[in-house]
Amino acid sequence: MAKTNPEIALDSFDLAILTILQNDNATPQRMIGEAVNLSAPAVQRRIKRMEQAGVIQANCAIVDPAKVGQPITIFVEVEVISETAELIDAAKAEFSATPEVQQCYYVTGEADFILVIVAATMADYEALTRRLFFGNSNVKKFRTFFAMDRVKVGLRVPLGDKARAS
Amino acid sequence: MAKTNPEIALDSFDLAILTILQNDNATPQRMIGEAVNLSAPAVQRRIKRMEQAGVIQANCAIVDPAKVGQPITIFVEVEVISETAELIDAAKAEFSATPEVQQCYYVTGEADFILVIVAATMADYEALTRRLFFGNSNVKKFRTFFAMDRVKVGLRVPLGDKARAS
DNA sequence: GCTCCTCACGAAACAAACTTGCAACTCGCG
DNA sequence: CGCGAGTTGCAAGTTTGTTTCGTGAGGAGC
Repeated sequence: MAKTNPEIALDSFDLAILTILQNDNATPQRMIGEAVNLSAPAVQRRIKRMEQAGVIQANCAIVDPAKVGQPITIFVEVEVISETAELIDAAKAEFSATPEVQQCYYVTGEADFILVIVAATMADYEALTRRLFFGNSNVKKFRTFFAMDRVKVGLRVPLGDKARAS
Repeated sequence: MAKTNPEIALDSFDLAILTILQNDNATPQRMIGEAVNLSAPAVQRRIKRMEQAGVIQANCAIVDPAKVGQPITIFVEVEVISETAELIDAAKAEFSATPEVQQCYYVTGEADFILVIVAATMADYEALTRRLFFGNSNVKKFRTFFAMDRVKVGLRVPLGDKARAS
């Protein structure tokens, strides 16, 4: 796993570039350069620098789950019985290794984990619960929320309006 | 807004391509072609077709929130008082228009909305709650979960192992 | 059984984008 | 005031994406 490099300073050019790339990373560097008033090579060097520093974690295509036969999105709050480091790490590892688990967060509050799961059918989800939750003796309880509407989905990070044009 | 076109059929080539693009959409088409045993133009045509059909919703860079000064990720379960269509739509619109709200789902169960929020500081989050929740007379209650660890984050859709090599 | 039509593929030519080397510039510091 | 680190823009070279064209594999109809 590519370890994330030391912190780097980001100026308003970088933030403006990131804002564009978060929308569409297929934007030509020349166009980005025009938008932020920089030459294409300068844009390219900044992008590479941010990728190496881990500011840009990945470049990926966003697929509509419903269009590929996975129309069900589910939230699950998981509460565990014993919160030792070993058991928590084991749970993290298992959730991470499960492809249907799109997102997994270890949280404070009334639950310990929050999962976002995509599934093709209710039967698939039920089978998954049997494996992940009923099959795990450390899971005390879990609560399920079915998504009726994916109102807003994304991983866009708000960067303020530090964009610069001059 | 680009309306999503009629359904299209996806074969195992398409799924294999999607699997690659979900990992890294900067992969050259030639390399994708080698991986799935297709020529580069064929790959390119399939990608364009899936983009037009809405199977590929976006191509974007994933930014590490912590590296850009937004180290706090928060889950919020929101419960509303009145669930009329107008009020629900209004809530959806407001959440969608808020940049700090990374994700918003309208769900069944003990909550009505689940939000994923990124914030720079606790004070920022508190200000946001005042605006979004206390400032909205239709919000009955909301529960907050702070993420201690973003164990797994992504929007990758499991496509099974329909990938083909021959 | 034959033909026509449609569709997707691959090879090659073409256009566009990315990448690198180099000289000049700015800024901070001794 | 001069030096060094860092960044920029320009231009050339390379890789990649895109288009065009011809070919071959199914299906429908005669």
